[in-house]
Amino acid sequence: MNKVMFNLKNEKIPRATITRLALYVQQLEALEQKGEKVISSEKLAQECGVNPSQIRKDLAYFGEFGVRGVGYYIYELKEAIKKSLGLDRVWNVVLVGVGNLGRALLRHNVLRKRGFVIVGAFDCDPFKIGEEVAGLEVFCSSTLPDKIQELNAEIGIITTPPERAQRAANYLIKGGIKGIVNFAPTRISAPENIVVEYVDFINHLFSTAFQISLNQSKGLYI
Amino acid sequence: MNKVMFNLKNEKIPRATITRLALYVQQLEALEQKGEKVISSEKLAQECGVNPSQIRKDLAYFGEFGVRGVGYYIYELKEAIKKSLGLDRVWNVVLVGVGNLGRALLRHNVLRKRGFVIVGAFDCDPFKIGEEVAGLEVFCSSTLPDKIQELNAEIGIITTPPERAQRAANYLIKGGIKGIVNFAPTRISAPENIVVEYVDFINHLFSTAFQISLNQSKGLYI
DNA sequence: ATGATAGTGTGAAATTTTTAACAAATACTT
DNA sequence: AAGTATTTGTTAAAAATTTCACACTATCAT
Ligand SMILES: NC(=O)c1ccc[n+]([C@@H]2O[C@H](COP(=O)([O-])OP(=O)(O)OC[C@H]3O[C@@H](n4cnc5c(N)ncnc54)[C@H](O)[C@@H]3O)[C@@H](O)[C@H]2O)c1
Ligand SMILES: NC(=O)c1ccc[n+]([C@@H]2O[C@H](COP(=O)([O-])OP(=O)(O)OC[C@H]3O[C@@H](n4cnc5c(N)ncnc54)[C@H](O)[C@@H]3O)[C@@H](O)[C@H]2O)c1
Repeated sequence: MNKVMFNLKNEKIPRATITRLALYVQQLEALEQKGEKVISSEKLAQECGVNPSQIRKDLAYFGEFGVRGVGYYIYELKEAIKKSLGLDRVWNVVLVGVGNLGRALLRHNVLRKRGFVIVGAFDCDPFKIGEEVAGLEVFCSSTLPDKIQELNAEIGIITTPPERAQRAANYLIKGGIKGIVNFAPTRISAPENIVVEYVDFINHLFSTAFQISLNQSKGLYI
Repeated sequence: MNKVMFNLKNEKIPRATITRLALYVQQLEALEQKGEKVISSEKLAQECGVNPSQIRKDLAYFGEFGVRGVGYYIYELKEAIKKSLGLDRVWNVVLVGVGNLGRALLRHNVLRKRGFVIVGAFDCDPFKIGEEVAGLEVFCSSTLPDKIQELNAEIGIITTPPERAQRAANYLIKGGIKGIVNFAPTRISAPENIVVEYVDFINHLFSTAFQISLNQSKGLYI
């Protein structure tokens, strides 16, 4: 289910580590904004709700970023993590499916702040083609293969209905995309060398409902 | 980081199992729509991109739903999973923060199809209060405590900016909410007996970028 | 300097999660 | 009715991940 990832020493890196690194970056940024300069794994762990050793272990995959007896310099750690993940540059992204979710993402400037710039928006609905959303003209999705090259995009986000996700993926693949983030609740097939990630929030609602049911059966709410 | 969950036999249930169960439900529904009646763990595993034993193990936490030598009856398995997770009923949900993402979720009827009905939308922006989105009037978020009771809501979705997430959470908690799904990229504090789930897609983009970088360093795209 | 305190990096231990293997149960065939 | 095919549920083994524990380094106070 999960892709296997390696660092430069060719150690396998748990998928969970990547997820946590993203969390650390966010927390580090928040700390930076508060004017903090240094933080210990203990404190950062508290902020993130994880175990301190976990943080040190996660970081150890990529190098030594801390100072013993002191902690981590916040700015430097944040940059080090980003560099380790290949986020020390801009990634051009195209988005396919300018519906409710697609629009939300297009207007979401946190992506840009993180180095992901949406450079093209595509849809197949003639009513949507030509429209302008968040400063981008919506193009016909059949032009994707050419546009991907032209825009120099490496990542494609799919926000079409599930039954159209494979078609959208095919266009992206044809255009030479390197990675796909699929928000439609369906699996897609792609050549081995193309990275495919699935985003699905429904499981968080499932999980919440389940845990509430458990709490309820324990009489936690009476 | 992850909540510990138990089944009725008081076995600990991996968080990953819950995520996969959500995936199975989705695939089973897709199969049902194709008119299929029965499926083996082998086939379902293929569809979901997981190991067949994994599926059988995941299901074993909750009971015996298959028939040896035959497989699983699709409709029955789907219902059994949903029942196991407490999804055999409707969950009333309120949403706080009617911005880009909040609107997308309000208009997203897949939630309703899965038994999560958004019964109230709240914002603090006077320009948004009174507006109608997806058939719901937007209310002032300070009225949340009362409205939660009135609407009989058990789950709250937070889609405010991160710096407002705690405030939104406080309103929800005051109203006696049982679970919170937080889309804002920040941790929130809540009493022990309130379930809190964090949704964060940025990690999927991080992960995609990282994997592409790795592939690139392996010369996979030349 | 010296000692006390704080806090990283890491190998080993503990725990969790996944995968494999197979006995038990069903259906189908002759 | 016996034999063969399948395919589950479950136990055991393997693999992966998390946590612990502590040597080692830096800083600060005296
Ligand atoms: N809205 C949400 O909050 C939300 C949440 C989670 C997941 N999702 C998933 O995201 C996807 C989009 O959801 P939505 O609510 O935005 O749906 P939507 O119907 O509002 O938008 C889908 C868009 O995709 C376009 N489209 C369809 N086929 C296409 C194709 N082949 N090429 C290009 N564009 C195409 C449609 O014209 C439409 O504009 C769905 O798969 C949904 O399940 C949505
Ligand atoms: N837009 C996306 O695609 C996207 C994706 C991932 C995560 N997020 C996260 O989701 C959250 C919302 O994103 P958005 O793009 O919709 O932002 P947005 O600014 O469009 O919407 C935020 C809404 O919250 C309201 N709000 C602010 N404080 C509030 C309070 N105390 N009570 C009630 N309402 C309040 C605002 O009035 C506004 O309507 C952010 O935290 C963002 O990081 C958004």
